[in-house]
Amino acid sequence: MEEQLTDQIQIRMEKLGKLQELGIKAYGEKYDKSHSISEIVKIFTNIGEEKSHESIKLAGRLMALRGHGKVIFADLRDRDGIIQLYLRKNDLGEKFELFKYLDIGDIIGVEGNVFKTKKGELTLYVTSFIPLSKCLKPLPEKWHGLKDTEIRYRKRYLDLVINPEVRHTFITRSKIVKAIRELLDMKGFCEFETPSMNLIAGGANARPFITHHNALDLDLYLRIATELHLKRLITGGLEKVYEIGRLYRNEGISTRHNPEFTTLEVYEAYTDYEGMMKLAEDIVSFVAEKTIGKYELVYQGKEVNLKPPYKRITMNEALKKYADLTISDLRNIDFARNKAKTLGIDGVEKMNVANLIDKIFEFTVEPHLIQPTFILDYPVELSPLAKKKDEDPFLTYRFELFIINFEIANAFSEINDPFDQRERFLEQMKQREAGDDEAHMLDEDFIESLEYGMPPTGGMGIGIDRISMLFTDSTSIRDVILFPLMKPKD
RNA sequence: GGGUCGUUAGCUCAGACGGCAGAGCACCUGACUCUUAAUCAGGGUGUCACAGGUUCGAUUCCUGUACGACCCA
Repeated sequence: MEEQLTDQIQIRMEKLGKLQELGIKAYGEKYDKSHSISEIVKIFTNIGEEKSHESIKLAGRLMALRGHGKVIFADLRDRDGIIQLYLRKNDLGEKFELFKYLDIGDIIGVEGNVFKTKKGELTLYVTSFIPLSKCLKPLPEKWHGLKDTEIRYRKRYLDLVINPEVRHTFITRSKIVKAIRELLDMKGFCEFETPSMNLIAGGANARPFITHHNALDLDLYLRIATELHLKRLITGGLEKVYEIGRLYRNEGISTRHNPEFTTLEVYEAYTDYEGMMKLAEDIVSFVAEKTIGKYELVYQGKEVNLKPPYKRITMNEALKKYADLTISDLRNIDFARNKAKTLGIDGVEKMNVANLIDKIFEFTVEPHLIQPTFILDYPVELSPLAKKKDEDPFLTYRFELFIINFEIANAFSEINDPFDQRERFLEQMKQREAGDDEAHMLDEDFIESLEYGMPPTGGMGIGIDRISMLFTDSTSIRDVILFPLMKPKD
């Protein structure tokens, strides 16, 4: 151990040595538990002060010690439960003395019988115990927990050991992902994996990370979306595909942005954005059932009901309703810039019409979108991969789903016309040349795939981190990412 | 990138006109056979984030740096 030993570590090291002197392995081997603690709690809720006949074997981490001379009470915790241990010198004899070489934080295995104390606390009456792993450093405090955000993120294992709500958050996130897979698999979708390292970073407006392949002496981009590859799978005839995968975007870090994050992207042949709206409702409500077991969700004190169907309103109607503006008004760039300026939006001089509409929408409409709401028909300039509307070629068959101001899903009827797609890419390239380094890159190989014929397709992306924040009442994306990116300390 | 705030014991936090650093938990010693934030009697364990400056003297005041949080872009 390189760092200097504090007195507490020193003492724990000495106890470790003592155990070893006595021929006891401080770092043990496998331990066959008979139950998990939550199972014991369930099985023995109605037990009285009489001990169970059945002998129980549990393993976990010692979280508290209450010594009483010839009796010790302790708390043992495993993944989903905590139980009190009761040890008596009378019953354990010499082994009782061994317990003084254990510390809070040690991992131990215990065997004994279950009973309830006079105060009614479910307790394991320990007949034997064995150290399984030594905790050499003192754990953070039991009562106030670990609050220092920096240590929580850098040493997430400690955060997980100490703060129960953190364990709950990440288990919920795991359940969300599991529920999404379960639903999509039930509906006949297949999950596939597409490349993370590419010659072109396509499918989104974002700056990519660049990496280098040594043997090929080739610079590659880390993916910023899975879209263009998944659509190639649709062309390939796989019809119902999805990927839950990590994306990488080289942008700032904030409470809503981490450089790597996770999305679901799902594509279904022979449907359109209407079909995707139904699928979005199915996914969100199914996730609600599987994680919180109900449709009512509270996020930061705001209540929403996730029971479908969800409200639908076009972007144009929404702008009219909340800002008394129309998209055609805003297509006049001078008008849009002025409007943006009066709203307090910075940097309007550098923005094009698409960015201005996007920003103005964000400022005027988004704050009102509390209950689940589909915003439909985004302007073509904002949606270079979405099919144009037949009745208005300046709009697309695209929607976003908002819940409590969070953009949860983004979906559209996919362009399957290679001529249209090429034009859209060319338009994006113009914006790149005009200095927008987040505009889409032209992907010839993808256009070629469309030239072989992609069926009409509906596609959707859902931010796994965002939806996890919503379901765990988290205000920062770092609270739903186990190991968020941090600057090195030195 | 800009602004505000923070960094003091293992953890959670106080604190000072600029004059030997102070609580709870944790830890150590002792007592204690149904406790549960156990209790009782003792014990303070520290590079006050880092580097400069002002000063007889700086952990405290000033400047800068690092890291973090929040807000803005």
